[in-house]
Amino acid sequence: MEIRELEMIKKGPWSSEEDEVLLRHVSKYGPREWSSIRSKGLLPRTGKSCRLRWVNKLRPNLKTGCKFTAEEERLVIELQAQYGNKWAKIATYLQGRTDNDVKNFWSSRRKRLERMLQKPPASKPKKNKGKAHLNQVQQVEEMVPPCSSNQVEEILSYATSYMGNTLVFEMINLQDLIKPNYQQLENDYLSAVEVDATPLHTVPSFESSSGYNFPLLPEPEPLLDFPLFPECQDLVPEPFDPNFVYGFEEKKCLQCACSSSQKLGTRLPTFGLEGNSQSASSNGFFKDFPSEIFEYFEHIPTSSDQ
DNA sequence: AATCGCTGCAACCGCTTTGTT
DNA sequence: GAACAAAGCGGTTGCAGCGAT
Repeated sequence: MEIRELEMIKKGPWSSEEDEVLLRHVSKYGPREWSSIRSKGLLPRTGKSCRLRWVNKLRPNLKTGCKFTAEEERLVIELQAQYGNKWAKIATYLQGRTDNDVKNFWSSRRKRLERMLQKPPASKPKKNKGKAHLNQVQQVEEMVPPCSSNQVEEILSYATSYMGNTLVFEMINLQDLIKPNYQQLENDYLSAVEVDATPLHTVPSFESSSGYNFPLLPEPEPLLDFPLFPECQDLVPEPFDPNFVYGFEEKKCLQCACSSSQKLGTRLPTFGLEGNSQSASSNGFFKDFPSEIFEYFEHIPTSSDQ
């Protein structure tokens, strides 16, 4: 008998007829009693499967089939930094998005980063041999030394704690756009926050287990000291543009008169100099990262290059 | 035209939490 | 308070679509 019941359970894609049955059940009883759908013989699906279908596809006001906006992306990044992989919680901040949506978005970004940091296997034939027009990412892949998965994990963890998820993922997005001029960006940032120039070489460093030499940094400032309210989503910095650093400037919240920097920590590095106005190192904002990350982008000329 | 690799997405699985008896 | 069922959650997998080769 139990075997027969198991055999009757259907898996796989849902048909429109099944969706109709499920919708009828929900309109009659509400989004609950999922198990009764099978026990009543309405559908050969588990209650679990029914609930998932409803939550992810049939629920009203879902944003199905439309990509995450820049604001949504930034919000996910900030909230993930605060809550970790609590996708259901994060999804509550994004109208029309499910935990599955958020989870899929995050894992795709993560994969993209891993791909950027890992060289293709040696056995893989060179696709672009003899082609003069390698795109920028392919050119970079040629230059970047191979990383182990541990190293990828380490770099990702380090980079996000160093400068925040927002900036790391912003940079990942850049590979699809134009190479930014980081010297210009850095100058823009410095002028925006009136930073004192303190040589980064004064920052102590450590060698990681996988051989990277990371600057030793203070504990990152906490993100989001209190819950971010959906009505404050407009405070999220603008989508990337060459002057993106201005996205970190303070904005006033119309709802509660607090500032955006209070609501959304940007975790720009301060090198432990936060007590000294808004100091950060002009020389070191980018250059002391593991070079594997930054070789995807335009090299920043330094005084030693000249 | 065929193949390959990447991407996004839907759905499943196993574990945990919550509610009920 | 224990036992059980239902619901919820996060990780993972499989697949279709698409662009590049």
